[in-house]
Amino acid sequence: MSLDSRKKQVLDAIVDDYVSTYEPVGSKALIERHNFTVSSATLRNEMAELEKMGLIEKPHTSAGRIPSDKGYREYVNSLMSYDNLTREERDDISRRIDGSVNDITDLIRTATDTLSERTGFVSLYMSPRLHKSFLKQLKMLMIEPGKALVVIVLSAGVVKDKVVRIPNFLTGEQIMKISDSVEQSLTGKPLDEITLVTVASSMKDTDLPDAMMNQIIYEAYTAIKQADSLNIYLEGENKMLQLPDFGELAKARNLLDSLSNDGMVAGYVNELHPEIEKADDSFMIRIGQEITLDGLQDCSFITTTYKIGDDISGNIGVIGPKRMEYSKVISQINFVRKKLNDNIKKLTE
Amino acid sequence: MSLDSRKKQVLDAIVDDYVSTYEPVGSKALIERHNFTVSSATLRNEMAELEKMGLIEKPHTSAGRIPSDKGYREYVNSLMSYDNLTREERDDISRRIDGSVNDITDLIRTATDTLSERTGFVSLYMSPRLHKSFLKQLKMLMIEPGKALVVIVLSAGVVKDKVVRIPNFLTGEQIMKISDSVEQSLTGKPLDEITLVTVASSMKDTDLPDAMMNQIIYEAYTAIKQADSLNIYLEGENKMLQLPDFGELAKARNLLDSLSNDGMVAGYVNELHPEIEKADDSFMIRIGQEITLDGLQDCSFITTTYKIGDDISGNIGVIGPKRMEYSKVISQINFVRKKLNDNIKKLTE
DNA sequence: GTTAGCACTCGAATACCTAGAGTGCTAACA
DNA sequence: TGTTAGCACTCTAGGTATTCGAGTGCTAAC
Repeated sequence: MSLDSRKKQVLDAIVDDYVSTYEPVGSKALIERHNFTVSSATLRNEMAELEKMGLIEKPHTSAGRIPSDKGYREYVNSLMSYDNLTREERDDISRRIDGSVNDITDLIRTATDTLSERTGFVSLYMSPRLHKSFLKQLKMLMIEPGKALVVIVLSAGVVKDKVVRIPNFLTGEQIMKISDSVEQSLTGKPLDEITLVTVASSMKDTDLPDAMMNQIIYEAYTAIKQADSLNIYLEGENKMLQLPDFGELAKARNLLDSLSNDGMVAGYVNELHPEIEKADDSFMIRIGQEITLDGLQDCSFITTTYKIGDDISGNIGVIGPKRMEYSKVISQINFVRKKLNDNIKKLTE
Repeated sequence: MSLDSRKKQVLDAIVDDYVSTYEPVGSKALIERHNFTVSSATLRNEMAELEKMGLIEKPHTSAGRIPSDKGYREYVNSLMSYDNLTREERDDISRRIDGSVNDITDLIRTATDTLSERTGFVSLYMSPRLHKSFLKQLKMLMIEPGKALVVIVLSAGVVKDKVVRIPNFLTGEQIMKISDSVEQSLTGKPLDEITLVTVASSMKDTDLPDAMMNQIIYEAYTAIKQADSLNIYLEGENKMLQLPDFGELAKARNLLDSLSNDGMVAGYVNELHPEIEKADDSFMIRIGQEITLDGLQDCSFITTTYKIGDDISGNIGVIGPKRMEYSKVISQINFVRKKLNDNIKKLTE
């Protein structure tokens, strides 16, 4: 499918108009708002052909046209021109993100919140995939008989902890000994090379009975593995209710229901970025029916990756109505990502 | 205001009918569904008087009556009979809550989720007020130059941690020394007796320059104080969209907007339980206009307290439409609270 | 104090109409 | 061959009129 230059212009104009007005675009309105040198009748002919190609469609016989999913796709792929952010936009984003200086999770969350605020849509981040990060520290602290806290520090600067159950009569000293021994032999190992076996062998010097060791090994192992669990964070769901696109209660319900299933959304975003280890700066864009996640067919997903060092990355992006200003949203995500990466670098080196 | 027995019956019947049908209740419908021994004309007279008293009202001239906020209040205060939960309900709640055995926060969250699932409304918990709990352990772990992790274990079995900044050239050994010294002198102190001064004096034996100490003191102090911060958790906002009460988009928006302001809701719930330290098992109920929190005047708040030991407690409850089955909801909260308290006891002793 | 009867009210539902925006098609034109 | 003016046609949104029925308050009789 290749469009001649005038068809491109027409499609471009229809998308622009429809995005800004949420009204089906007619041939007359098109003439008025854009400086076409042809008559409305000619445009009608062009529009009829664009419709035949499946790029635009009519809500009903005597209405103007709206872009189809395929139309948006064409627009995004080859028509859209990239916005440069204004000075103010850049400053605002910088101010927000640079102001978040605590830890890396805070930073990523702030970046995500910023995205939602600035776009008015839902924003999301996926926690960094940590299986390539390596263990920097592991401490077990006795909390009370039968309970210990495992604290794990990863190379990415991420700190995780988990309360685990331990045999009741273990003393604080014994725990410390085990802790030291595990730490010593696992430090420097990437998470994905840590298995039940490596954990077990890290404890082989301790002089405790096997049954007891098994419990500790298992708990330590799950504490470590949990550090690599995939989390998603969504922000700004309610903002979507302000959009006319979700002005019918049924649609609004549907949207919120779908978004409330964090796990499903996380799984989908994960699928979109299959080789996230080798992530470059590209964007994944999914529009309307392209989204294989029930109930979000009025939306578009735009996601990309942020990086912690060379091996570790996670995703950040926006879920908005498919009727959105793609170039603007993409530019904003892009700049937010840049600021995020910069700040992560500052924080971890 | 005291109602004669028949007026009570009528009000009771109106509330019951309206709650179950969401239709204004007319005199005829009342006769049909309840076995009154008088005619509809008599009921009309009674209803006119109830209206004069402000207990019921008409949406418009020729409609049936619906309870006013004052009517619900009267109903809750003196008419309502308490439901006993069915065997199944009790079993379901027990199963869910007993199944959550990890840590105390998990447990409280599970209880809250259960409430939302079972009522179909929004449920909430407020984190336990910890200022009466005392410090059991405090450890500072060096993560990397300039950064340490402060881990705090409280008497309530709560573990908190925070990454803090420390002077760059402090060694792990120095940190451990400071940590030991702080722990030794603060252990056993209730949180609300720990101040900048007590923290500072706990470190007086260390031989570091003052400027450096100030930073550590401050960081340690904020880490400790942060353990006592008031958090709220809300669950099930979307479920409210299923209710006819919020069937208009404007109302739905309004509701979700109001609920999304966690801080405001937390502040309000906190106000409702002013002397939470001396909490008994009573319920706080706020209906419609009684709620001094913008945008939630179509709702009712029902909250109560859970306990961790004798001195520490938090809140748990439900936000639903004011048109709800109060007795059922209260019974459920009550049973959930009981199970929650039981499990907390098991977990902390 | 209770009740039957009745005129009255008002919202919800339905049908009907109109205005207007937009279309596709045809025939003329460059 | 591509472009355009003209026109009949379509369909929605919005407004008006009408009807239906549930419910009310009031009166007068029991």
